[in-house]
Amino acid sequence: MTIVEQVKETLKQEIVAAVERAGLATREEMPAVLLETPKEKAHGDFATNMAMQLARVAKKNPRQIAEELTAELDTKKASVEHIEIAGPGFINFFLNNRYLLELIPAVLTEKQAYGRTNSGEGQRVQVEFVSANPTGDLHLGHARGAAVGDSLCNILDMAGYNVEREYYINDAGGQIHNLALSVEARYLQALGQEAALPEDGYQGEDVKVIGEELAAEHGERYAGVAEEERLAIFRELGLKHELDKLKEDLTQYRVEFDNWFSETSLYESGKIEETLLKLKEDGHVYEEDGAVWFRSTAFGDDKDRVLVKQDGAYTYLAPDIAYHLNKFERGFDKLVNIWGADHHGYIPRMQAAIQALGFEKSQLDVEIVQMVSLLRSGEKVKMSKRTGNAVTLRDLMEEVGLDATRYFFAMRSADTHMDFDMDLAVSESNENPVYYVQYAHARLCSIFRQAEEKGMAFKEEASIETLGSEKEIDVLKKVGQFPEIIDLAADQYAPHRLANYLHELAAVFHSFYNAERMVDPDAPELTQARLKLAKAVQITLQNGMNAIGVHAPERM
RNA sequence: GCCCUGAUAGCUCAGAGGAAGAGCAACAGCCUCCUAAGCUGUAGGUCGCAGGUUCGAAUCCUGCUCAGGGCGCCA
Repeated sequence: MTIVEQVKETLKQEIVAAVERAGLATREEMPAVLLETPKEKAHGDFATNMAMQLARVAKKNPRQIAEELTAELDTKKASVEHIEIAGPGFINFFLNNRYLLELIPAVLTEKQAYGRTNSGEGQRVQVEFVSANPTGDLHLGHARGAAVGDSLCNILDMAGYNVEREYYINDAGGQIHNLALSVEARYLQALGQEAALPEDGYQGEDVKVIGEELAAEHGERYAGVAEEERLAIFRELGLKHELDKLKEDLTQYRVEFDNWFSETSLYESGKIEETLLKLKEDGHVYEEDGAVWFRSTAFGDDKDRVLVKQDGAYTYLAPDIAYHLNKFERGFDKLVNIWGADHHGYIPRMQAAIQALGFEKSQLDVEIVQMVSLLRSGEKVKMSKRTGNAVTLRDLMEEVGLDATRYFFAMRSADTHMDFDMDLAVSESNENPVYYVQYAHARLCSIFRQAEEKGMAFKEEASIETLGSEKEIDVLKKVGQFPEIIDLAADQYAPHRLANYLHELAAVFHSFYNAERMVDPDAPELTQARLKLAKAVQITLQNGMNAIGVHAPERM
């Protein structure tokens, strides 16, 4: 527990004790104590709505309750300096904030571990994200999903969960057959032969490149092979190329997976049969019109779903159910799927499926990442994957750069439609929010360099007793919120909470920097103390930026 | 027709029962001094509309309007 949490906990306990002493409520009637950090400084360091919550129980008006409550409060124990009753009955606490100084040695000791909590209690969570079909380049939407998923995994990890990242490779369905046909056509074209792409083939540049590479590498070797065998070969080669490219792009994007899970492996291992049999034995499937159906309506879906088509082939759902059974069998306490908005209609049937398999609905969380449209020169750019003119992840990384791209996706709530403003993301000016946070870090690095040049290099053992100005306390308060923010972001699956926090942390630091001289040869003791404070800010910024995949530059 | 998101300052968006917020843009200031990609201040609001629940609603419920997405024996 951090010092901030300890202080809050003590204050909460004192509030409860005061309510009891004042006879306002019994222990049974006691509402949960909500202690929040007010947005307005004038509202104190902490505030509680306790008096309002007690209005019904105590049958008095909230301001009256607040008076009686605060009269009984042991202010010494809770290091409260003074109390104000405000508005409809808020109790605002103004504390002696010197306890915040204790944060500095704590942060300096914990270093990369500052911000880590134990909220997750080591629970095993598997997060499946991106999982784009290996049939083309990752586009804008995947880039968002990858950024959100990776940031979320980092945050869950910091919050004490045991996280595993997984990519589900859809390497079994019709789209892969289509890929094989498309590769074949491009290969033959590269050899100068007449060959047309299939009607719904992949027109992307990447498939064309694969065909050309194969032609260059193998010449006409595959041209004479029998159709079936040839397609099998192109299927494998095409898949390998696509997967290699996906992995390379994602790695460059700072997104690493622990596991790449092949859909085909579910066919080969007999897992799908096994799963269907289990569902059948438990009475969740039936046959009709020559197809096998899953009675998903029994678990809240709005219609039943086909598992085995009339032609005997599985639908996408059948292996996907087997996949989720497999996930649970690997011992995860919780599964998180991050899906694009175009898959949201799929949620009820998947939730139905895991319940049919005997699991709780709450063991699977599906997070939807909403659509992204691209804005260039203030206008929406029309994109189509089929015609291959979509903006790819690779384009973004090259044109915008990694830090700006990752930050832009991290700073927006994932469940809102997003316009990716290309001009803003590219601009190297104060209009671009990513630089605000990065600049704070670069500035910190610069301060340490300056101090060294002036013979006042940072000393870990320096005293911090001279600290205590208003700006310094503001900075420390913000630094102290970091673990709470990690917990909040983990709990809500909301990486943007962290991005927003980093912006706030940068803001209080910039303000402090402008108000007071950090490195002052005339005040060596204060300089040392401030360098220690600066170090705590630097560590917090680094840990936070690291979690959202943005680099912390030493100079700008 | 049904389902999912969204609608909050001029723009882009946070906030999800408790005291309307940030960035950008606008306006007025701050570099003989540690990086001005910074800081300080001013202005800017029927929280889409209408009801309801509550001591209290931007937040919860119902209906509606608008925008985007989804409703395959595709994946």
